[in-house]
Amino acid sequence: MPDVTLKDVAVRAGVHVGTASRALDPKRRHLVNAETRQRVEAAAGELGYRVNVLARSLRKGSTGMIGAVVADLGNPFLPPMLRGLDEVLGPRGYMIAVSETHEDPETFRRVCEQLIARRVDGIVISAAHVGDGDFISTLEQSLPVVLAVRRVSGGGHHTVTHDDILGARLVTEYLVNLGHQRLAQLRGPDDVSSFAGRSRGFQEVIAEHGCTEVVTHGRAGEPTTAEGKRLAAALLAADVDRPTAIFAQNDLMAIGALEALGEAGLRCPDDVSIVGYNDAPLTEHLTPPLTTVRLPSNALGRRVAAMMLDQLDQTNEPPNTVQLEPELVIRASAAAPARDGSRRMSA
Amino acid sequence: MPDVTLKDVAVRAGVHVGTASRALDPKRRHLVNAETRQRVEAAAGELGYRVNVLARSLRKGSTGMIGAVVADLGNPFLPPMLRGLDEVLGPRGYMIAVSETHEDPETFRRVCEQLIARRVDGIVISAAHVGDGDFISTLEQSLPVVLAVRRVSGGGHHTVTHDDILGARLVTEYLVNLGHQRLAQLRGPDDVSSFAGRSRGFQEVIAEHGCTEVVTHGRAGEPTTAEGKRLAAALLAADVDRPTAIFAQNDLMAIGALEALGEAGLRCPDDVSIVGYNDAPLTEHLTPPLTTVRLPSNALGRRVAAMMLDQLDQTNEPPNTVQLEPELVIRASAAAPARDGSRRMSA
DNA sequence: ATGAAAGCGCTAACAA
DNA sequence: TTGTTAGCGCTTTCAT
Repeated sequence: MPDVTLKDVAVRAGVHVGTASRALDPKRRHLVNAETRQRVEAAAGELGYRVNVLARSLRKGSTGMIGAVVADLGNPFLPPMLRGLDEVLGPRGYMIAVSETHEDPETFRRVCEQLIARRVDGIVISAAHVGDGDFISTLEQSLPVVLAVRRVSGGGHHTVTHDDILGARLVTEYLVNLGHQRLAQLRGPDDVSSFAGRSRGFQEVIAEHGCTEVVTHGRAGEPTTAEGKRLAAALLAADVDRPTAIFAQNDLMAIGALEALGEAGLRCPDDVSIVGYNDAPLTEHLTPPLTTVRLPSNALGRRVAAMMLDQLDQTNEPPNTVQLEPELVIRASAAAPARDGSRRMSA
Repeated sequence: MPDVTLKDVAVRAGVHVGTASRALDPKRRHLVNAETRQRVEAAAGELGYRVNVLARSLRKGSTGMIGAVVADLGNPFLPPMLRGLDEVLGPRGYMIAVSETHEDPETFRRVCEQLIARRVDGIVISAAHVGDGDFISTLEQSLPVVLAVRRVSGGGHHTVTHDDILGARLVTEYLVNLGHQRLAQLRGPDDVSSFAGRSRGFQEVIAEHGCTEVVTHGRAGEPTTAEGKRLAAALLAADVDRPTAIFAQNDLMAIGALEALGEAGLRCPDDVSIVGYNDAPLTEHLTPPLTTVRLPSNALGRRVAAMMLDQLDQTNEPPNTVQLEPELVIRASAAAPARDGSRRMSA
């Protein structure tokens, strides 16, 4: 209970704290007599000494902690990303502190302030909304910041994202090549760059091929199963103009669409093709197995970490953004449209 | 970049740091002249002052951080639990620091030591293996510890778990009442109390009803889909003794079993019933929707937090363990066994 | 109501 | 090679 301090160790080893400090520091133990060092190590061991990182950090001016601000830990692409961070930052002596924002702007700011107050050496942000650029610039005055997954408008930040435009293009081109002419998308919140990018990629391809985007009013407030279902139901209700393929901007919404389809007495992919995004766990076990887009999240985490290290090491790299390529995973939820056009009824 | 300190604020406000400190502390600002206080607050605002929590913690002897040691963030019951922690600890001024062990004993110890070196005020451990009791007792000499989800052998620790025996009993009784006589389980690693408890609950019910447990050699090294599939395949290969129902100790293994069934040309639940555990996301969208057990993870997190608070507040509660009741979620992967006994062949 | 000063535990520059 | 000393930025007695 009573914390044992370096002084206690020093006393027991019969040396002064300075010497004890040196003896215990891997980088400077060579400056101390081998025999003394062993005495110190022994004393430390017997006393169960554990360095007080607080005191050390205060003195050294750095804590060896990197904050990671994420929107929601339940998001399945986050654990691999965080692991990636840890894999490269860990061996360099850094520890990752994860905080959630639940997409709440106020929580976002509070959490960042909190992290700074605790003097983390850097912050990784994957919870940004597009309008957060100014706030983030503020943070950058205090410490290194790297944006992960989500970018903000304006640029000028160190950022690593998935190439969402490409991902959406992959999906849409695949669908168009299958023969679809009337497509729709289930959109996530537009103030998150990932969804905005997917919208854009989709629309680019639609335009390039002269296809039709079937639109309904509104996008998902939260990109959940329930919202996906609601949005998809709206799309399927207008029987005449029904799309033959739906691109859901994430897997949850795709599943909602699958449900809506079922309730409308339609089949996937026979009547309507559906493609998701993220390749969440278990999507391969759905019926039908979901065609979706796989993100290199672990690689992204490692890349983010490397970029953070650049800044921590003062390599004055100018802010830039790297985009990692996602991959289309073809399973069974998308197929060529039925030959008899859009008026096909349920079986 | 140049951190602004309390002294800077004091100078700008024309007061001494002691006064500035008081003025900024909600608990003691009443000790300072209203007008002075406003000057200090103004100065702090203009300078962008952010308290150095390191220095404060060093002085106060507590950091306001609680470490949470988990095995794997990818485990879907963790986010709700962590949120539960945050919901009750956050308002009390604590911040949660999450670390992963990946089930590696060495990492587990290293992470705990690390947390102590950083002088967290308490540790929540949900990554324990049954044999970790002694090590944990060691930790308890330094700070408050609460065990979450997983218990260790020996007792004597503050712990909150799901009632795994009950959960398994619920499953097994349901299966037996459906008419099953020959059942099997897909076991997870026995050095994790959760799985050990499920094994026990299953076997209790089997014994009480005079049913037969169909066993194969071995249990899952890691309770994954692949392992579940391998184990289930072994069970189904022995055609004569095939069980009519399989209890998978988690949903991933249940999905593996579903696959094995498919490859063996068998149907679920017609030929073999399968029940999972955890109610992971998307299990309700499988074919068939998975009957499983739902865990009150958020409530567990809150309970753990409350127990931690007890210790932090020196309410000398003796160590005890509370068990939260899980709930059987009946969907479609389990049904009454076929009338024609165990020799039924695939369609 | 405010100032002065000690000290939390550690590291690093300087002496010896 | 080791001892000495000065802080890192803050809170908190104790004076005033």
